[in-house]
Amino acid sequence: MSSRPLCFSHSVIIDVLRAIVSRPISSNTTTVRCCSAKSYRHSNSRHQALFWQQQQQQQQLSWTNPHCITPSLGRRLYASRALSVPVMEEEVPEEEEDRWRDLESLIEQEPMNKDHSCTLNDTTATSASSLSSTTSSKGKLRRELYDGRIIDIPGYKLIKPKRGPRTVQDFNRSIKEAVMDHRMNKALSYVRKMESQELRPDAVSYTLIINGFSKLSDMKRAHKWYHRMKRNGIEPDVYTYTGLIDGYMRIADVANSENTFRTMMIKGIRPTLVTYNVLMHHSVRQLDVSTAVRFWSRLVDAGLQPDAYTFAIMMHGLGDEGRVDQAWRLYEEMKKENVDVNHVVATTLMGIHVKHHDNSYAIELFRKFFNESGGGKRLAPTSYTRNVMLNAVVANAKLSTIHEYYEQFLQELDKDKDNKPSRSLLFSGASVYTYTTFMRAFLRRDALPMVSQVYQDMRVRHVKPTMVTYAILMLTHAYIPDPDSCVRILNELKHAGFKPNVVLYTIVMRAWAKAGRWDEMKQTYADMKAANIEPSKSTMSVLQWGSEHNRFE
DNA sequence: CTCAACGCTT
Repeated sequence: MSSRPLCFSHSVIIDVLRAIVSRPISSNTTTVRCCSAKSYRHSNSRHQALFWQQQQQQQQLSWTNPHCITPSLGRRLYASRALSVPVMEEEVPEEEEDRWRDLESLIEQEPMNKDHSCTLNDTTATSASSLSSTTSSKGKLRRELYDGRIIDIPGYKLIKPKRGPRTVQDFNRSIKEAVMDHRMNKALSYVRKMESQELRPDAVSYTLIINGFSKLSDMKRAHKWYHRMKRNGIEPDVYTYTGLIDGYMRIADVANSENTFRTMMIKGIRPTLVTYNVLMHHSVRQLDVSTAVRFWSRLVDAGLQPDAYTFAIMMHGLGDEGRVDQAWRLYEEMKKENVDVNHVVATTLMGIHVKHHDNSYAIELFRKFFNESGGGKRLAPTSYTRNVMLNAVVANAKLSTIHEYYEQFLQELDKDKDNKPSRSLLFSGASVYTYTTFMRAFLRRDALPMVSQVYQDMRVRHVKPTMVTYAILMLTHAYIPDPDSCVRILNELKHAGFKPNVVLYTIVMRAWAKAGRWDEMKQTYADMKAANIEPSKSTMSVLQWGSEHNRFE
């Protein structure tokens, strides 16, 4: 791989990408967004030329380094109104970290149990109590959520009375484990312990913490620990900066992304391929493919070679814009470049077809990449792959079939408990994604009690719900319609310190609208605006739908 | 191989 020619083939790819991006959408793929953007480009070509000229001048003024993030990115990201843009604030006092503990207590409360119209049946209740008794007796067996799976740790007692981490490496390993479980307080306690001992935390320790907060989009704390790191005389490295850039891009805070990038360059730290992949990833998620293409040429300019992730990110972006055939074209380019087709690329292709409801082809792709050894090597599916596959399988299935799959899933979990390796291609342990997929599948077939059932099963196994899980629960209540329960869940989330996004508010509004309670719907909308959350397209359609019905009554 | 990138919601 190292022997292949450098710049020539790369510049060919850039040309291909540029051609792909600027080419009109082929007739068999329909995406309103792309078409309108295209016509915009045509009708404004003179404006655009002027715009670019200004960009060039601005770039020379404010950016001295050729690898800087383009200034236009910020403006466009703000305009994309994908997310609200928080302002950087002062450092927060330590006590505020309680919100994670609050979440734990929220989970203990099992909020869906009490006044929920879809009641829990007896079998679950018994299995719930028996399982929680296993967990609470911390004697011989401990169940833990690890890497998205529930695992049993036998001989817990023998391992546990350890003296704790002794070296910096030990500590860092523990910190990493805690961060992976999203137990930030635990991770922080390790760092504080280190700081109070002679083992000073090193760059890895602080970076783990900073990246942990970045992943949770908690940039206030990420920034705070970045300061603490510097105050303690530890120099941030490229991992630290990449993590910060990732976090800022997650919350659409381009100004701070750019600042971080610039700081890194000033310190003479070169961005790596991962840094660019992160930027490209957020570009295709929140902006468009052509912005990502610009980063692609930046990374080539910097002498880096795109890898399978780079291609996968770009293919994903093309797929999202409805350019499925062009994603495949890029895939062909990638093979020509001898870049190894890995599981990420294969899964991305599957995901593209699932997204476009071409589920049978997605399943065929799974066979091709992950199940057939003929020709090339057989890839190993990850839990992500399995989830995409499950979504494809479940998409067109009858309700009874979904019940069967769910039973299978629960049986697999029991097998896991006995340490038998699971051979299922669809499930991978008790992942929140698997549960959520089933919840959505049951919701779509109006099997509301099953939505609740799956949620309970998930809780019983101590799998933490995500925002999406809550969104589906709220959707279920909106469907009934039981707007009060929607509001209750929303408030619980707020109380746990989470900031509900536009999707959650819109679901509550739908619930009010469906119940015919227009005033409350408008009030929810006002609350959302007050929380500085920009309405989305579907928010507006709910509003409009509500006002039309209101008028006719 | 003690640190970084991917999936689920209207």
